[in-house]
Amino acid sequence: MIKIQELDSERLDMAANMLKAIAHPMRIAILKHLEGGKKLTVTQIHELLGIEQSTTSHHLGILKDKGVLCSRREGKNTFYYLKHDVLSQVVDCLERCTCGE
Amino acid sequence: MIKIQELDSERLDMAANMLKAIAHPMRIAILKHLEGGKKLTVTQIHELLGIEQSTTSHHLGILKDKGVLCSRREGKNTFYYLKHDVLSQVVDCLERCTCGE
DNA sequence: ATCAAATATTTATATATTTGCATTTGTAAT
DNA sequence: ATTACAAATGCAAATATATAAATATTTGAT
Repeated sequence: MIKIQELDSERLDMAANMLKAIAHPMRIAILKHLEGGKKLTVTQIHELLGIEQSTTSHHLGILKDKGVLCSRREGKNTFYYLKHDVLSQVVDCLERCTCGE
Repeated sequence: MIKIQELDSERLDMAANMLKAIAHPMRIAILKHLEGGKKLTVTQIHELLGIEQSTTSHHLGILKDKGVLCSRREGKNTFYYLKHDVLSQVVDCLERCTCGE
């Protein structure tokens, strides 16, 4: 039998934070656009999703802060991309689970 | 005729809700206890995790409502178990991603 | 029908999240 | 230095979530 004490609670929090970062329709949509190692700028994402620039930046900030995305500045643009490409599989897996209700 | 965009956003919401349900340290801990098709009662979980009965029931209700868990009543007890066992892999995957920061 | 055990719900409070607007910061070109 | 564009930040209102205490419901046993 496994006891809660044996589950690293710091690890649990980290996983929960990562999941919480992903668990938002707009942010899932962002991840789907970044699948396969694609790199997009804030403006590109804000236009693709049709949401405010500041809102887009905020969402990207959350994803970056929780270790889901990385970013690299190139001139005036900041490109965002997946830190671990496996994470897009998480989303795919979830969508498969939401299929046969 | 249903518009594709509506379907997409409905699907996105469903996936987000499922993830949001999972994205909580206590609820991740619950999932880890249910890995491998195990079935546990509310009381067992509330004792394993050391949280209030009503809080436990509330968390289980969220997980069930969002399609993560199923439940079956047997006498006075209600057993909860994973609806899709793959979901515990999501958690494992995430924890692997939180490893090599 | 009454009682006790197991769950679920209600309620209230505290806390966190989402969003858009306005503003600010960073970068490159003129 | 000024302008222009890209991105990030501060703020505030609306909304959502977490928790626990108290209460209610369901079920089985007597």
